Amino acid sequence: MTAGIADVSTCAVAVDVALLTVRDERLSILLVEPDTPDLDAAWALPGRRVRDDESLIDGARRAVRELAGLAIPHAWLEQLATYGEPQRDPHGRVVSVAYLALVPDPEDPAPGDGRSAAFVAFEDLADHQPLAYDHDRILPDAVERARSKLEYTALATQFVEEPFTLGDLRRVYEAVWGESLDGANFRRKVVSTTDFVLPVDGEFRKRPGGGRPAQLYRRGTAERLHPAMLRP
Amino acid sequence: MTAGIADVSTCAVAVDVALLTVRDERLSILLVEPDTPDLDAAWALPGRRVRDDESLIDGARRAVRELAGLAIPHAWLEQLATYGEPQRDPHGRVVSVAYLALVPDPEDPAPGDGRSAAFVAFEDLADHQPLAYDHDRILPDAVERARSKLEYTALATQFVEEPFTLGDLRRVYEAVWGESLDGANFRRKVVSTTDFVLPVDGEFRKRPGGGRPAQLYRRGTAERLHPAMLRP
DNA sequence: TCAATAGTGTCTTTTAGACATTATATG
DNA sequence: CATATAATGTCTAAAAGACACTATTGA
Repeated sequence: MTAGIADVSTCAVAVDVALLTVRDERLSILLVEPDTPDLDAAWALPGRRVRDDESLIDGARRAVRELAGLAIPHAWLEQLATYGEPQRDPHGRVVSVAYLALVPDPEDPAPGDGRSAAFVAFEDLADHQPLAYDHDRILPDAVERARSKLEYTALATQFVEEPFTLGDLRRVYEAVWGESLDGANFRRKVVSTTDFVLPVDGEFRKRPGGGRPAQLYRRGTAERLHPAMLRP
Repeated sequence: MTAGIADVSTCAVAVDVALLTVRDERLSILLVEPDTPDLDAAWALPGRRVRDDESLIDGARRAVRELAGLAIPHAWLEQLATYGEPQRDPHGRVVSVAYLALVPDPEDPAPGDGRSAAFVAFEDLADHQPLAYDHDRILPDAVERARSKLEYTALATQFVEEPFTLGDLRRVYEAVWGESLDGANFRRKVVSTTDFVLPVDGEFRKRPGGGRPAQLYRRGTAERLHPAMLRP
């Protein structure tokens, strides 16, 4: 690591963020419009070069803030993987550390920096492909990570605002997995998993079109789920 | 990603490898002696600066070969995480991409490059701590990744040479998890998990001290296990 | 013979899943 | 009233785990 002889270079280091949310019951991804005037330039994940004195995760937060006008100081943000093929960026070697962010639907990203940003449903992604650089490789990795982590961690609660109903939580699972779930069995599993969710005693939420009011819950303390919530 | 203005730097990019094996029924880690003449210098994971034209994973393989004299062209090697805190290396900013390698016990690493390398049992790690740089943070991440992946992937078979017995495979699980398992239930689960292992018809292996000869198996085609082999 | 390891059988408990039923709201 | 969603109950099947038992070797 402290070699520093011939053949070794310094690389540009960047962060790219795959920010996922559930909007209109569909898993959606934050994309930013390219800054080049080129007409058929590709959309991309928000990404920035990392600064001298900045940690990687701070760089990830800054990329989302500067490119999509979205402040995510408390959102879930975890490292996904690092993409460093020598030829992945045509302008020179750039090693990019990708992050996965999960947020409740922020209604609308307000673009800063003069570009536009938008949420695109995963199933409509083809309309914006191909993405810039190797972002078409990063995005499936991000979605698979999210799908997989919903099985054995409590991360699903990061997609909803507190307090939430078990119906809200079920719709998160359904959107991320792309599968419909039995409400009765889902409820039993969530409630019986220790510290997954905590009921807010005596508080309920009514729905616009009728239906029995639903008990409200907050996030529990569990990080890993025992037992796991396995995909159907 | 193609910003390149003020405040952004190029960093040194390195790879560090956490190479795990099961030796003497214990989970063990490959460490290399420091190259400094300093007496109480710390042991470290094998790591190298990444070369200009080299992919990250190729750099990882090279680090193991050059620092431990171990050629692992066919071993399991997957990216673990990237460690990039601004102050993690006292000599300047180094972003390190850590890899996880799983290999059958190679009996002995033959050190090249004039340094010595050794396998250290995870439970004896305290004898070699603290490790250099932030390697004391990387190593627990590597071990937890291995423990976790044994649950829902077929990675355990990467720790044994083919052909192997179900006893060999059970000892891998026991060493990595640090728990003893019921042989009867273990066998039933492995055999009933689709494509985890394939019996080599009519081939058996005897053990030195007696005991019924064991059926030999090869790796199956499954990558993910259905159902999973959950930790006790 | 005994000790050691491989492999089978059986029983209980836990979990998953299908699906009927009841509860409480809106229109 | 009908309709919608929440919550509970019940049954069946699959899986996990404890543990007794049989099989085949070396010493």
